[in-house]
Amino acid sequence: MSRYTEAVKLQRRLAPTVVTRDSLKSIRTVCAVDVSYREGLANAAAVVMDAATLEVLEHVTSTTKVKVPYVPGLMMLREAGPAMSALGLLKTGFDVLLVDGNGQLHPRRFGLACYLGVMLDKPTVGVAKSLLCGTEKKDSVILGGRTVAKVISGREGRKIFVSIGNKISLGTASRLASSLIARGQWLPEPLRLADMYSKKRAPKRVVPKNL
DNA sequence: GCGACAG
DNA sequence: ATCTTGTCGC
Repeated sequence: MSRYTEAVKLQRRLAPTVVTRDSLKSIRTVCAVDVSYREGLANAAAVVMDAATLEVLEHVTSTTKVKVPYVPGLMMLREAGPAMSALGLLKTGFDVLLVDGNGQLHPRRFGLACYLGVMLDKPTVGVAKSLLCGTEKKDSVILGGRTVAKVISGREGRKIFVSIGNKISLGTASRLASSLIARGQWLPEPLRLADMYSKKRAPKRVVPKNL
């Protein structure tokens, strides 16, 4: 049995274990992870920020060898390892994790954000920059007759698709993602910074939304 | 069978 | 995701 078939079975088995209710008392700190690739290496970055002030509390990076090719629907196989190794380097705790990829907005309702959320047993939110599957209806994405994601539109037709990863409701996830988008930005600040750090770029300061 | 397909 | 400089435009 191929590694892919096993992964699909794992997704089908774990999908029903995702908690879609809010199970957090307050959201003070938010973490984000992203992985970029170069020369056969996976560079992962994790950033922890204060959800209210967008102050960076800690950021780390880790480099590992790429072990699996990218296959739509099975991105977890390629990115979970690198992401976990970066998260393991953090000394600072966090209330919610934002993931660059989908949660329940997935063919089997179990994307990378769900996988990380179930493994860590923590609240996670999936944020994708393009639509993997499903149909857009107003500001929602319908899949199998269910609303699995919220669409947040920015300037120039740019959109992000927010879905549940684990231990959070879609409404809370969507509102959180919105509140973390700084003025003039497309992505929630934690993810924007994680993306830059993973590419070893120097992130420039930005103007918080409430100013 | 054909096309679509997170990063 | 990555390969890649300058360039058009708000």
